[in-house]
Amino acid sequence: MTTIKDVARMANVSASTVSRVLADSPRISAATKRRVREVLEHLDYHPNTLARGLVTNTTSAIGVLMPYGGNEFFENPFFAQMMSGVSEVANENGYDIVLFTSGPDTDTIDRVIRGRRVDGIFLLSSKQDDPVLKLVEQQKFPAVLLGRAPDGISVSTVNNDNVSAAYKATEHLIRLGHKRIGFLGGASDLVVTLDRVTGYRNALRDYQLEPDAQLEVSSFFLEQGGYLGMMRLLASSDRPTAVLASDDVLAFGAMRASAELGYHLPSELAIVGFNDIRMAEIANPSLTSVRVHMHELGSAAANMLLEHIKNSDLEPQHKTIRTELVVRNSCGASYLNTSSPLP
Amino acid sequence: MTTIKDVARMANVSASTVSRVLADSPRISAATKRRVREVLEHLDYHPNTLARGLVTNTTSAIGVLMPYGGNEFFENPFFAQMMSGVSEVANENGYDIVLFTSGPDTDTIDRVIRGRRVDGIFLLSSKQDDPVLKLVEQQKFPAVLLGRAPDGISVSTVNNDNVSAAYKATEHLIRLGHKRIGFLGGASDLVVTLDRVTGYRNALRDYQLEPDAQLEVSSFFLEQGGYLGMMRLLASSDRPTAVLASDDVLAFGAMRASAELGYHLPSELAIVGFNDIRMAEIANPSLTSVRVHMHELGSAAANMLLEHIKNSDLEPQHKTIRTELVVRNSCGASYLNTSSPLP
DNA sequence: CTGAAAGCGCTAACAC
DNA sequence: GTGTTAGCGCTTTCAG
Repeated sequence: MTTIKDVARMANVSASTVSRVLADSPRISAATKRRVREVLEHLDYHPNTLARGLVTNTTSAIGVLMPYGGNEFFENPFFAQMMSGVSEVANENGYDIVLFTSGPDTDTIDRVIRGRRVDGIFLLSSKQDDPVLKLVEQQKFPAVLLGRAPDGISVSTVNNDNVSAAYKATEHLIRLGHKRIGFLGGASDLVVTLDRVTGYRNALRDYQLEPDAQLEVSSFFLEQGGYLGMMRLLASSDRPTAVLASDDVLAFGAMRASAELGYHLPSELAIVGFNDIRMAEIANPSLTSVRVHMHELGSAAANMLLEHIKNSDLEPQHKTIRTELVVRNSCGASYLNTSSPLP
Repeated sequence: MTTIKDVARMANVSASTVSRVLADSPRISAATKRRVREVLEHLDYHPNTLARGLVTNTTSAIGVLMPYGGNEFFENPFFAQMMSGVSEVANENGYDIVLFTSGPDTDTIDRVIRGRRVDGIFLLSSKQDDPVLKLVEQQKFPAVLLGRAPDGISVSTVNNDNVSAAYKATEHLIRLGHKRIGFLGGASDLVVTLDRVTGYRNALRDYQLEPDAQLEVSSFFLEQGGYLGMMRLLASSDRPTAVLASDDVLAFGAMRASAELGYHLPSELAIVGFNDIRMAEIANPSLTSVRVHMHELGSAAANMLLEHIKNSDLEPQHKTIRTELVVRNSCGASYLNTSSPLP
C-alpha cells in the first residue's frame, strides 16, 4: 500500500503538498506539480477513500435503499431501468452507488446516515406514516424519494403523476365500451398503489360508473401476484371485462391466469398494464401499458440528489415525469395497432 | 454527530472501553457493559464507518464491477437475479454492496482496489487477455469472477458449464430433426459467448453436421441485438430452421424478427434461448431455454468472496452451477409441452 | 478489567 | 509556494 507519505518522501516535498497537487491547487508551482505527478505515476498512487472521507466527511457515494419487499425488487425491470438512469448520472459525477438491501427499516437508516456511509440516498418506496421517511426528514440527510411523499412528510421527490396516468388508462378502457373494469394493484399500503387506484376510481366516477370494491384486488408485486389477483377477479360473480394492472409484471400474471381459464384477449377480456417494460411490446398479445420513463426518472432523481448534496440547505424539490398510454393489442383497441403513444 | 468520545464521557469511561463494549469484548465487566450500552442507546450512537474502516482496513462492503456494455446490463434480468443472490448473502453477513458502473477499465479497478473502497469484488465479465483480470490477479485482491477465467488467469470463479449446456441444447434441436441450426450470440469476445458457441459446434460435429460460419452471428446483448442478428440469419440463402440464442433476451428479439418476416414458430422455425428468464415462460410461444440458476450463482459467488475476504491466502476456488434445458413450445418439441426440465 | 497513547491516511488551517 | 501541526473517529497495543 503506497501512501501519500511515500509519494511525499520520494518527491522531496511534504504530504500536504502532494495533497494539494492531487486537488490541483493553484498555489503550487508548475515545477513541483510536474515532479510530484511523476512520482504519483511512478508509484501508481491512489488515495485511500476512507481516509479522505474521514476528514472531508464525504464519501463520493450515493445510496439506494431497497424498498419493502427487498430482494424481489431486483427482478422488477422497472428497478433496473431506474438504476440505469441513476448510474448514468452518478457515474458522470464521480459517485459510486451503494445498495442497501437489508430492508428500509430504521436500523438500516441509522447505520447508513449516522454511519456516514454515503453522501445521500434514494428512497424507493413510501408508505403512509413511514418511519423511515420520518427519520430521514428529521436527520436532514440529503435524500430523494422516487414516488410521492405521504402526507406530512417533506422530502424531495421525483414522481410520475400516477393519479392522472391511471385516470387516462381507465378512461381509455371506458371509451372502448367497458363497464366492469377491475383494478389489480401491488401492496395496498404503498403510495404508488393508492395513487393509481385513486385515478382509476376518479375515472369511473366521472363516467358514472360506481367503483366496486369487489373489482379492486391488491396483491404482491410479482408475476405470481398478478396471477393470483386475476384469479380472484375472474372468480367474481359479475366478472370484469377489462382490468387495469398497476404494474406490467402483474399484468403478465393476469394474462397467464386469463389464458389458463380460457379467456381470449382482447375479445373477451382487456388488460392494460403500467410501466411499459420491454416485454410489454414482445408479449402476445402485446400489452397496452402506461409508459413511465423510469430511466429518466432515475437520472432526474440522481441530479436532484446531487444538488442536495452540494447545497445542504436546499429546499425540497419536486419533479414530475410525464407518462403516456402506449396502446397495443391487449386492450382491444387493435385498430390502433401501433406502439405510438395516445395523445 | 455523536462520537465515541461523547459516549465515553457520559458513561464515565474511556473511548477504548466503549470501543470494547461495541465489540463485545470479554474483558469488560458486565456492569460496565450495561452502563455503556445504556448510554449508547440513549445517545443513539452509531459508529462512523469510515473511521472504523480506516483503522481496521476493512469496509464491510463488497463491490460489483459492472461488465463491458455497462448500463444496458442493468436491464438484463440475468443480472437482477444474480444480484438478488448476491444481496441475500451479503445482507446476512452484514455487507453492503457497491456498484461500480464506470466500466471495468483499469482506472476503475485501481480506484476500487487501491482506494480500498470495498473488501472484495465481483467481476461480471471476462474477455481474452482481460487487463482488468490481470490487474486483479496481480494485486491479489479478493475477487470472484462470474464466468470462466480466460487462459492464463488464476482467479476464483463461479460458472455454469456453458460448453456442455450449449451442447445439450443443440443436441436437442438436432434430435428434433434440424440440420441447419444457427447460433445467435452476444459480444463475440466474451468468454461466455465463446463457450456457448463451442458447445454448439461440438454438438454439430458429433452429429456429422459441419459448423457453418454463415450460421453464426454475434451481436450485442439486447433485444434489438437479437432482432438484428436474426434478420441476418434469415437473410441467408440457405436459412436455418432452428436457432440457438445465447441469451433469452436475444431469443425474444429473434422471435420478433421471425414474426415480422411471417415465419410461424415452431413449425417453420425453432428457437432455443439461454438463461431461462421469467418471460420465457410467459412468452407466446413459450421459450425453450437453458436454465442457469442465476440466483444460486450469485449467492455461491458471494459466499466464495466472503471466504476470500476472511482468509486472504485462500487458493482460487471454482464452482460450477448446474444447468437444465427447460423444454417449452418454441423449439417444436411441443408434445413435451411442460415446463419440466429434460433429464 | 480499564485507561493512555499512538496511529490508520488524509486534509486544512496556520505559519513562514 | 511550501512545510508544520493538528485532528477527523475509531481501534489497538501497552501499561497497570
